[in-house]
Amino acid sequence: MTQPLTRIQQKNTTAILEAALEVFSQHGFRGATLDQIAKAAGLSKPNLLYYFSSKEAIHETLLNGLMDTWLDPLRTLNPQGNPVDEIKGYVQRKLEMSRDYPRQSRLFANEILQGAPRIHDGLGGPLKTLVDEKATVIQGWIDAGKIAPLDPHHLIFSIWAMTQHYADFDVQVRQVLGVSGDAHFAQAAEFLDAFYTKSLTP
Amino acid sequence: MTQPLTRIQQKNTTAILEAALEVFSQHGFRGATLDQIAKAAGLSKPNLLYYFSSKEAIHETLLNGLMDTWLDPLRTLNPQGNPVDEIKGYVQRKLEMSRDYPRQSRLFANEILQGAPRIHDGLGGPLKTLVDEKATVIQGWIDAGKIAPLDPHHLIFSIWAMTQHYADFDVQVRQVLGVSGDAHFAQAAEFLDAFYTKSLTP
Amino acid sequence: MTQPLTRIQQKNTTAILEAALEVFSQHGFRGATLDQIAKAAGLSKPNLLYYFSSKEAIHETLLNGLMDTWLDPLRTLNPQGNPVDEIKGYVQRKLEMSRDYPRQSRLFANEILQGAPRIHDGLGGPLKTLVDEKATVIQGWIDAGKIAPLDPHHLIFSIWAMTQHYADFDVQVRQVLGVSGDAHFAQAAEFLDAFYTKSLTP
Amino acid sequence: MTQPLTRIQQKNTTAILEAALEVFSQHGFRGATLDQIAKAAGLSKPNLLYYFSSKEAIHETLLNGLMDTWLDPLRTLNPQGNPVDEIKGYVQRKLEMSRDYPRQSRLFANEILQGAPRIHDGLGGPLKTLVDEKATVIQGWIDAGKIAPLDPHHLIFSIWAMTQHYADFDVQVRQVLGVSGDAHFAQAAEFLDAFYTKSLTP
DNA sequence: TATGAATGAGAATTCATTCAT
DNA sequence: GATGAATGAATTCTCATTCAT
Repeated sequence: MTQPLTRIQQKNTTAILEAALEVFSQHGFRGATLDQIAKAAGLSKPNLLYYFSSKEAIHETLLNGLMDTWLDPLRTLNPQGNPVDEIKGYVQRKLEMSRDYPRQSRLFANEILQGAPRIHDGLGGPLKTLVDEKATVIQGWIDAGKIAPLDPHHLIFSIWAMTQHYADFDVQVRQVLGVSGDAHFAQAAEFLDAFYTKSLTP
Repeated sequence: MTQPLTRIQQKNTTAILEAALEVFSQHGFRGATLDQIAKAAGLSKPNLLYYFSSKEAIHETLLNGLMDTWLDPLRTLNPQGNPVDEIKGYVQRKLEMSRDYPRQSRLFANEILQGAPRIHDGLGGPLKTLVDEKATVIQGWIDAGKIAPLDPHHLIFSIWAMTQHYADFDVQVRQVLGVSGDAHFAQAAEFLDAFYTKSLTP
Repeated sequence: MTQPLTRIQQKNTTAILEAALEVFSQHGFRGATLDQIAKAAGLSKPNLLYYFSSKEAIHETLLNGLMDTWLDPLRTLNPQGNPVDEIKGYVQRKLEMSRDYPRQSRLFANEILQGAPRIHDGLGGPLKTLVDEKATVIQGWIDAGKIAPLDPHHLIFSIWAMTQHYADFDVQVRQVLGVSGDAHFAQAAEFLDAFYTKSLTP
Repeated sequence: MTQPLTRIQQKNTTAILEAALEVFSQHGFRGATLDQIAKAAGLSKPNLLYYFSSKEAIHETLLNGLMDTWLDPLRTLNPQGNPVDEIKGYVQRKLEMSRDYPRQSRLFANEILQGAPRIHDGLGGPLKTLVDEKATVIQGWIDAGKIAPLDPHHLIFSIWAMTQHYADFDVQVRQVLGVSGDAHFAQAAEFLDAFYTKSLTP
């Protein structure tokens, strides 16, 4: 029986996950140390391990919690909606996530980059299932002549790639554009809107 | 005065860099160990450090050597060529690099993801210069009505994002598509061609 | 002034000692952890330390309580009884203890093996006194020609060694005999009876 | 291909095993620390791990090396020899081992006491085989009326128990006898000789 | 009494790097 | 050039014990 978390447990667990997100997303799993996380969470190292049994466990908790949230925007793609608008809406939601939750994006990217040793199965299972389902929807739209004929799977990849790029390659984007705030996200939004409008309209 | 490298030096240096590319690209800088690299290179650890003064030095050499090669495709974008074809050609060349040199792509992605601590300046300098220059070319094409009006910088980002995605997120792509060879790269090529044809044609 | 123990104190103290016996006898002092003991006793770790001030204290209590019980069979050696029967009776009682209280035997063996750091003095004091006393009795029997002339001290050692062997080396005995229950104790009893009958009878 | 050990390797490996024997036999596996072993071997802790991959590996090497030596005396039991002399010879050889190699005896005892987690299989295999073989020999002697009828397996156990007792329970023996040198081993030898002479002679 | 929370002092192991030959 | 040997500085994790309630 899982006990309900006490106030303190709640607070510390949250602090640890927040700290871990910060550290793991920046240094990767191996690059992160419990010292860094403990410091960022304002706890002692052993106290950290009182809440999570190992470094690995923290990472895993983070990744598990992430997967769902990460796929939410795709889930909301509505088969009954206006096809072009639906897709463009998805693009914008994903872009907002890159702007608002860049660390989550990088945590995920780090994991995939290293071969997804810890979530490999999840990719082939739940993720594939969801993507296949939505790809079928898109294919339906194509067959109905409502959007241009583009491979649905690769279309989805393109959305992931382009939106997550603004989180994962943030430093590069900023250096090349020579900007520092979040203003360029508006440009990106405009660009992507125009881009997908043009390429999807039959 | 730098001595010319002997045959054996040449051979070992190459072996080390090849091994380091393999290891760094898979595990990241911190995740990689000299032991792994030495083993992959067929050398002893001390011998490795005879050729490169430190782990850091190997990594740096790798990144430096990479930057140039990595930008070559963009450099060949020809202001005098047919705009749509030039851009589509660039896309294909980049995609081929993702297929043929995925480890280089991942090495680079790892570095950027972690905030580019080792090549930060390079991004704002040579890279920005080149991108700005090519963005101007593209803007010229837009102003001349030869391609659709899309923000040139973000257009370039889109190309990087979409093509490198096939290298950096390789595991995910394969799991979602349920494939194992390189066949999906042909699909990607076709998708990207259609995608950019549609969005760029005025 | 020591308060009489309440019902609950009595119960918990007993549970702790029982749990500690289980754990210490199997893993030794260093190998045992308070976590294991607490879990086995069904108490929380701090609560454990409410009853015993330290890990050491539990161990000590256990050893002290053991010493007395352990020597009881020897104490009952009756100078007025039939010599051979007395000794054989002692052997059987010790063997029964090995069968019925193997954990106690192992706890003791662990302690002695490691140099008896915690009961060293007890060995030279009360134990030596008792053994010397009984050795005198045996020597009396020998001098009276009632049993064969065998060094009394070593005779006692032999009894300890042979009977405790069935508890302390239990795993080995079982593996060699290829048995699992307690049936071999009957064989051992028979063997020892024959063995001592033969060697003691003048 | 196993390389032949260099002089230094030979020296350090030996020093480590000697140190480990000292420490493990006194404190048991869990109670021993690499620090203690390293100090006793005159090496740094990491250097220790340069020769053996883990604490466990040192322990295992020690136990494996021990098993053979430990059973040698039993192997030399000669079916063609004089039965009583053969057994008494075996007893004396075992007793000498307890005197000369008490640490090995205690290392072994520690392992068995804790359930033989690391050599469990060895007990049921090679050991059982050898014991069964020798038990058959002894049974043959009994059937031929050359020695008294005593269960051969338990007879062997008795020899192990009694001789090893002088190594494993050394502290206790010394405290009870009030001795410090090795003089009491002569008494033990005499006692055991008389003891087995009496009990074995038909 | 009882327990959730916290921690300092280890303990094993890893790893980049240096040393000696 | 090459490598066996060695190590200091981490790094993860354990554990007896204490604190606060």
